[in-house]
Amino acid sequence: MSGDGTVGKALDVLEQVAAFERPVRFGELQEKSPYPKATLYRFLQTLTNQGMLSYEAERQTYAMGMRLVRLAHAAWTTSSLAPIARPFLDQLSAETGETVHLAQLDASQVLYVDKRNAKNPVEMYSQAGKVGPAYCTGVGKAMLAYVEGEALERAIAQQSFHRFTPTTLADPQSLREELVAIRARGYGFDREEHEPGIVCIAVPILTKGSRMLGALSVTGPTSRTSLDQLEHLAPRVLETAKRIGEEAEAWRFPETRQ
Amino acid sequence: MSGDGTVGKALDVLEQVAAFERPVRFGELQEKSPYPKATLYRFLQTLTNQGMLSYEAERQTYAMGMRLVRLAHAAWTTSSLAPIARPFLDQLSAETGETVHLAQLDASQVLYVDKRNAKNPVEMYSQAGKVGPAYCTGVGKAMLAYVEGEALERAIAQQSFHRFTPTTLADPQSLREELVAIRARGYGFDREEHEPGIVCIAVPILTKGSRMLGALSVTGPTSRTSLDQLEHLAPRVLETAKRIGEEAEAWRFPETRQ
DNA sequence: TTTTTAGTTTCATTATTTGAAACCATGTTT
DNA sequence: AAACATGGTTTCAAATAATGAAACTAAAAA
Repeated sequence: MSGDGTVGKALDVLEQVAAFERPVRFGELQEKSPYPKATLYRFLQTLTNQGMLSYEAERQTYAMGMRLVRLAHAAWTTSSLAPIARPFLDQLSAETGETVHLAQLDASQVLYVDKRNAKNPVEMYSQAGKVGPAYCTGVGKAMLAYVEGEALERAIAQQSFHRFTPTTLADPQSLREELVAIRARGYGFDREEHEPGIVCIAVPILTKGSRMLGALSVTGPTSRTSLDQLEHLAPRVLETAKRIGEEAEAWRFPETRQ
Repeated sequence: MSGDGTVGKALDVLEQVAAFERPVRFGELQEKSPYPKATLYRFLQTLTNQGMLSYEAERQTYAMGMRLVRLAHAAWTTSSLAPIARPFLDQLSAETGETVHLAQLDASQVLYVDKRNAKNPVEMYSQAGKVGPAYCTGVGKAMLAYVEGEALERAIAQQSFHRFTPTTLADPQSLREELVAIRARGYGFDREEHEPGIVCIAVPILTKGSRMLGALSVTGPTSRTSLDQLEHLAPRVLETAKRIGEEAEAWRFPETRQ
């Protein structure tokens, strides 16, 4: 349950509709909602009136509304790295023959904003938009390595440390040590920590002032690649991340061009 | 100014940040805000805490946040026609050699969700996300033709009827008559009503039950095409709209597949 | 040192929200 | 036909959150 009063609650409801990934009826929402029926109903009315949700009277279903689609455009073009990074990811994926992920940090979780696989090119969004844990993914650890102080401790405190595989880092201290190592090397690995049989090399995307914007990874199955082989790609992946960071910084802070 | 209490106000503030299309400082927002300074400040704090905005401490700027980017994905994939329609637009643009627009109705305005020009292919989003008037655009009129009753009267009441060109429909009655004609023909035109020198043919995208999902247009400059030439495309554009409608309906309401 | 600027916090007052209970419309069962 | 069930919708006294002028804070400028 959120803080931030009424606005926080309304956003919870919006997110609950989004989580269904399909049009959803009032009763289905009510089953899973922590709010009383009248309260939930009123939030749905408010969000629909505001255009954030839409209501289809025939089937009595709620879905994402056009005002949200419009805000989505603004969010995607100004705060997601995906538009800027797209050509760089395509190139890296073509060169390596493996899957490339682009991610940003959403509170304490990983938000995958793009995924490219040159051998199996898919349309925009088909894999983007997924959320994953930070403590046991390459991109997650690469980003956490450049979060500092209280923000880092808050993020660590919110990790579940669920052990997905024998190699999952399952406690805060192991994670902190790993983040120090990543920072020292400049890149990190997913050593089958999240999914068995899946490994990757991951690097942070930083501004010139070393502020973390996101992370990039090259991922493959252990049947086809290994950590050693992926490590040989480190210079190339770091270079790609550097160029994305430069483009992002130039776009967002044009005054630094002077 | 919105209704819907505190949530409506918070969404106004979110939209105000989005409208800048770049990171923005508190003072810049305050200059244009109808809210008192403390009220605006608190909304920005709330939206930032909730992840809908992000705050960059070094430059003291607000921008779209990762939670909105994540909701953006949900909105885009479930409520925008763009993902489904993309291959159809590419094909239509390639065949006609002209620019194809895809739009949906956002309250009483047109939201362009995609734009394709086979001769000048641009990356995702570069032109999508724009908002335009409904009363004097092809797609706008094609959509309004399938809005009925009070919803139509509300939408008409919100049009500015500003006369952009000599051919702009500049009063409600002219618009209503045009909508009747569009519905009779099944398609409409922009006869240089919005921009001089720009014409188009536009068709609605409907479900099987004739519920309006959006609209599609083929647009060109009068230096290269004419309304007559565009009208020859009507069967092909109608077919494309029909297929998009079928795909959208199959996706959103899979139970109709049985 | 003083003044200005942009952002941030306070708290008495006002406005909005809350949510159990009741209501409504439609469909199902007896 | 009447009673019951279901899913959605509305009411309103009480509770809670929001409001916004004024004051405060920190940094920059004069």
